[in-house]
Amino acid sequence: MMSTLSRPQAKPGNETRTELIRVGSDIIARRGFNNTGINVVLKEAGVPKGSFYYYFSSKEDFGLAVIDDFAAASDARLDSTLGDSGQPPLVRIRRYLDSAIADMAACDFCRGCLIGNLGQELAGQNEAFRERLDSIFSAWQRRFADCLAEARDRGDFESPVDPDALAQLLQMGWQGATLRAKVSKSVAPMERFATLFFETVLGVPVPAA
Amino acid sequence: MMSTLSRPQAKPGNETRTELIRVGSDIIARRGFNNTGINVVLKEAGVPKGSFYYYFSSKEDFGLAVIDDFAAASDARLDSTLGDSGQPPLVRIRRYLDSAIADMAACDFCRGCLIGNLGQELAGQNEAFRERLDSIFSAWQRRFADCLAEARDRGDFESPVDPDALAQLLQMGWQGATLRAKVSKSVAPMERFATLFFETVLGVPVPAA
DNA sequence: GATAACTAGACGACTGGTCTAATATAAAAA
DNA sequence: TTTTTATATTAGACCAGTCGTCTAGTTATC
Repeated sequence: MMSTLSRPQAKPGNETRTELIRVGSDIIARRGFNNTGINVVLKEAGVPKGSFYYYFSSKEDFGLAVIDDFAAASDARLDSTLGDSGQPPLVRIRRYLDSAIADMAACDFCRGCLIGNLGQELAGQNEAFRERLDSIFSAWQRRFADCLAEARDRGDFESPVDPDALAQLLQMGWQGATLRAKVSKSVAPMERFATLFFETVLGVPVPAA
Repeated sequence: MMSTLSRPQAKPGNETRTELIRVGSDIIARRGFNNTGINVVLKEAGVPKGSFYYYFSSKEDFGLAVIDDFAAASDARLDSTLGDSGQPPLVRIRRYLDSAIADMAACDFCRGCLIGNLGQELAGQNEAFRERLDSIFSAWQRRFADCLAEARDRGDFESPVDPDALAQLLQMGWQGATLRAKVSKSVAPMERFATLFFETVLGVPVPAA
């Protein structure tokens, strides 16, 4: 870690921008967008103000970049969980949920889902944010729908409900479960939701992890 | 509406405090707690700064008062919907969900549930807020659980899942549904969740309203 | 050496929350 | 009825922090 007494040498451009986004993502996930000042991010990242405005045209531009970066990272995570064709689809979903539960516990209930958090905070006020968040939610829903369709087609569960609706139910319930987890400081709501989704909604035992 | 050119006569104390809470509740529901300054509330309520600090020891104190007031109003609403013993329990739940859908459309998708919003924004950062919000969520869950237990006892639906778990599933899903509704600017997610809850989770047709 | 990329951080306007002296009103006492 | 005291309420100063802009300066590249 660089000493605050000696200013770190300038990093390669891509690295500085990436670092701002990484640090910003972490702080915004915990404190929210409107309660996160640029200076806090700059201080934590060790980057001067002039650099910030060199890479981002405004705080809003920065926020959108944070969202895009998070979505890309989530896609990667979904690739390695829902996209793991070596596992049965319902096992993949189970593993995805388990890793989110582990993350919630690991951060001591102070983050949750950045997209959900920002959706709640900003969707009613900023059209650019709203549209970006909406498209991410829709993309996530499609991935879960594809996975659920595959499970149904394999005969892993039976349901008259189309997979897209089931995927949306899973997503909405999961967002609510992470909210209750944060507010109660317990992963119990997430665990309970996962169990209910498999057993009650899909009518199957919870898959082994 | 009072002219801004002439300062309004001082209102009785209780009335001033109530007005601050009413105005604050509305603005905080739309903009969030951290993006709502005291001055915006004072301006809208026509109340001077010194009065604010006479009634509230701090902005945080004010926020807690807003939450308590909202919870009390919600209890009243739950009394008149879930508590309407003249209607079958599942019809009551249906009506509660319908009124929330109507509210979301009426506010043009800019509010949602204040408790959910503040839970997402503040629960990870402020212990006083978190505890208050947690107790409200738990109380709401119990009311839905009681209603679902009554429905089950009447034979309105059959499920091996205990009503408390069903109530939590309903609540978490509903919070997620309102989030998706805000982000997509459509009540479709809320309608879809309601349908899925009755048909897939409870295994009954959606009750007539 | 010229140019492009990046940085340092001052600056200005504005907003934030808090606080306290001052004022207005109500109640009690003379 | 007047005066005094207590309570209720207000005015706005204060200080810290915000965001965004700007430009001189530094570093890296060609």
